[in-house]
Amino acid sequence: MPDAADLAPMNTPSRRKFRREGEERRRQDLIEATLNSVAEHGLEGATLRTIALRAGVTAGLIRHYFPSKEELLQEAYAALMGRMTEQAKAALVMEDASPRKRLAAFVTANLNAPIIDARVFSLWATFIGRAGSDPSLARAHREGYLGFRNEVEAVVAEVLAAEQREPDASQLRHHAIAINAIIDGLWVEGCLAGEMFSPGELATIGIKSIEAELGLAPERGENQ
Amino acid sequence: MPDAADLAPMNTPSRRKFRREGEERRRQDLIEATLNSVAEHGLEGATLRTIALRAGVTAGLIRHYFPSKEELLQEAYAALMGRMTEQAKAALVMEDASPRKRLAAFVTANLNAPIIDARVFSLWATFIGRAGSDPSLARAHREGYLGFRNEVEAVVAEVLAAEQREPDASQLRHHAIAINAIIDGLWVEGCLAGEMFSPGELATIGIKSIEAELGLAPERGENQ
DNA sequence: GCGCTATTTATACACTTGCACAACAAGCTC
DNA sequence: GAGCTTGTTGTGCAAGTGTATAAATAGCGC
Repeated sequence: MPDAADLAPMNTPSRRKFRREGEERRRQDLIEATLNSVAEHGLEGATLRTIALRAGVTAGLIRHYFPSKEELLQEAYAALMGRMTEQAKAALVMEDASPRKRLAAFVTANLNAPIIDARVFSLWATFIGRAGSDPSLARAHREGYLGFRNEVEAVVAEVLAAEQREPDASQLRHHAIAINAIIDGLWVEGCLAGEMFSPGELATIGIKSIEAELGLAPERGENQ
Repeated sequence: MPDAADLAPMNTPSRRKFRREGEERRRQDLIEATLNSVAEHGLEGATLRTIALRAGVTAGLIRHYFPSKEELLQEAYAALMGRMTEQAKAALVMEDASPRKRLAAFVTANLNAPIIDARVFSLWATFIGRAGSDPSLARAHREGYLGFRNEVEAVVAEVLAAEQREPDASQLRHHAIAINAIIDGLWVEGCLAGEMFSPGELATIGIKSIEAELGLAPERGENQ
């Protein structure tokens, strides 16, 4: 449908006003608009025009910052993964706490907002669904996954060391895989049906389950 | 590009030969072609023409069986979910075995082919990614998930009863949630990076982890 | 204020998409 | 084999797609 300019046959140049933003800002905005579009309507609904509309610009501008739509999508996915892993690891930097407390904090952080989030899950699922046919996506995922699992393995080693236990490499790996699965599985459940769980319930379940996996005696008295 | 008919200016009627298949067969073929298309190129790549080509028919025929593309996709998703839950539950019907063996068989079945499968995972992720914005998809998922979890909870109750333990409803629910997460998490890991694990390794990890979760003493002598 | 440049808009284009519909023929009944 | 039903094809169409490119203008250095 033509816009109102057609109805004013006068001398309307009527070109859209615009502002020049910084390059980094524009790229960021476009990536954010892309992620929002994908989260809401899937990859199919993320058209250049939709994305541009969300970012408050016209479609043509996208090509000025990204050589093709494919590049924009890849950068958006990279940004998403970066944010996810960054948040996930952030809970591990409590230098002073005991290994066990750090592990618990890690689990708690990963099983509450903002990591438990329907929008982020939708994005993850949408992109990861193409990992089977897109090798670059598959590699990006595997790197992120291994990095995550290595973090887990490191903390687990610390926790067990503090308990005077000396697992071999194979046992350590198995623990890390299992704990990673527990966190991932609870994350999926929480994202897909968050209202089925009371606040903090998933974290409680996760911590207990992981303690059982590691053969740790339950902590007493701490919090309820 | 026009087809070869243009190059033969004779009397070529040259209409494509076809066979009339049964209705159920055609619907099944179209659904299968849809799932294959989605698995390979995502929802965006699943166009009517692509699907028809895969099914060996022309695009127009699809409308004869499905009122719209949306309906076809919904039926395809329903078929996928049905197959998945059916396979997952199939391992539970060993009437005679002990509860613990049934649980182990259930876990083993869910962490090996054909349930661990990159194509199925790709499909699951692609569809579930839209659960956030499509309420009918979300409901379909939740029903499947709860059904699965209830199955788990029932077996867990049997296992614990056989050990003379009497968990209350809350403990039972927590166990079911955790075990479900373990299976789901390992399933995701296996589908996305199956070659990182030796055959049967995921099942071994899952069984051990679940036994730890339930506080069961490890079985001895059975298999390694 | 005055250019200049690069950001931004707007338009064009070739192509694809889902859907509609008319023409056709496969396979049944007689 | 004739006739009919309907499954199937082929074509058309309006809307939307990504990309290319020309035209405009915002905001900088001067």
